[in-house]
Amino acid sequence: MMDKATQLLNPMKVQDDMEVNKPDTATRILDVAERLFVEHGFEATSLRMITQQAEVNLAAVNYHFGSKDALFESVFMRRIGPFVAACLAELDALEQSGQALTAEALVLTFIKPCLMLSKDPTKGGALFVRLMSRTLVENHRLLREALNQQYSVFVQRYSSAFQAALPQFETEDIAWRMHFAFGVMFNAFAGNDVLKIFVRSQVVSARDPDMVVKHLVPFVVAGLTAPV
Amino acid sequence: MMDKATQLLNPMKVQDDMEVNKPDTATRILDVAERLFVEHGFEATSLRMITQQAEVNLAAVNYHFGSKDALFESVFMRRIGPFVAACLAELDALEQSGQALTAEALVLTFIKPCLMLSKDPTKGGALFVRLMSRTLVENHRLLREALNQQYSVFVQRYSSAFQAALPQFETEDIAWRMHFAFGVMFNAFAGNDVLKIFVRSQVVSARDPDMVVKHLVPFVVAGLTAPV
DNA sequence: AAGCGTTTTAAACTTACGTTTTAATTTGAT
DNA sequence: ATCAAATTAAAACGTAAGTTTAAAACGCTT
Repeated sequence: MMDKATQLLNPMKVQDDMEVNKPDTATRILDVAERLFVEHGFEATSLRMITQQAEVNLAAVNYHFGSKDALFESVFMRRIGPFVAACLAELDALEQSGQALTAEALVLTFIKPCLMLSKDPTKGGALFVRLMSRTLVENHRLLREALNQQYSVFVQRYSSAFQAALPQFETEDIAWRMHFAFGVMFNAFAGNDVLKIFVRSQVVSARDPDMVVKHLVPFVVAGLTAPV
Repeated sequence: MMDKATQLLNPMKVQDDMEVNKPDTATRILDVAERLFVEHGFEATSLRMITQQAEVNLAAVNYHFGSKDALFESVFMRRIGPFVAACLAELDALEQSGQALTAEALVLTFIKPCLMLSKDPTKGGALFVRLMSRTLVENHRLLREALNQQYSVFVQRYSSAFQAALPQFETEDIAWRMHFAFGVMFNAFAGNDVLKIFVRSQVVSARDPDMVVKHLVPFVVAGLTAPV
């Protein structure tokens, strides 16, 4: 038995799908698990639910990924790397373009990758944003440590960029505003709406990513650049 | 056997605590369950964890509340009513004070009750804000329906108030801004920080409610009043 | 002190979970 | 075509979950 998880992190179709257009076992598991983890959460999603919907044997999860915990990690890691890379690429492009480093431009370097995820035709990307918001509150210890080591550069880069874009503010103020700004952006793309706790579907078009962006950008930019 | 859950929704100490300062069985269960549901989530919290820490018999949960689901509902309902009432009271006071109906004043009618919860010496209130943010993503169907019926007035009142305070914006714009504003406020008080997925404790003092408010209000007000 | 509804207790029950095992099957290189 | 490796499959394992039961203990009224 070999651990196929790492191999899957670099998604490449080595061989074409045999009969129908069915991805291989591990990919089917990842796709179904991603959706179910988002819908029901980690604990409430059983391996039997996953394997039944993925039309694979129950033991396939433990064979390909080792454990349910490791499966979750694989589900998450499959998306987080490309997403962070996309944000950093946007940051690089902005910094080297010679454009003015405004708060709005910085916000867009984050929003554009979010928008791409939200428009993922396979819907996997759209689920990932919601998965992140669930992961945030579910607080997986193992995952936290792995992400801290690999992707702390994400925060570092954005911190530096925002300090350059907003030189009139102190470091601590910028940290707070980034905290709020990324929070509201993530929640917006995840479709989280506190008000829908109290009343059904207040913002009906909140699932249209373009509408989200249209209203989100002015809100976040205003918050980021507000006078202290 | 009688269902004591409804009785507990109106918290009143019928008899004083007998020997030490120990609340009765149902209250001890509610307190412990509240904390564990926040820490680990609904599914990952077992009745045995709850009853052991509450120092009550395992069967006490089903006796007093009927089921684990009903216990969660009781945990939530114990706090949501007083919280909504506090917000509406602040709204009433503002509208009858003759002060100008500004976005900032409206934001404060929501923040002041949040602040009171966050400073609850028993810590139960602080937990409740986090419980709401978990509930938001965990999406309990039964709870959703119950809240929709009882507390839709919450959104209605704030919608009217914000439309009065921001007459220059269309109804849909205001809905979007409220969506973002309440989202960032809830997350702020719940201590949710997306950036801490990537790096440890970016905003270290994010757990001091006064500091949260200090930075949160300018951010939210700016977002709410930003030009379209 | 007796009686009675309420509460607590200990134990068992059923079910579902993640995981493991073992064998069968498929795959790919020689 | 063969054989070793990789994968799939079926079944069982041990555990822990929510719930139920029935008896014991308690608290209050009479």
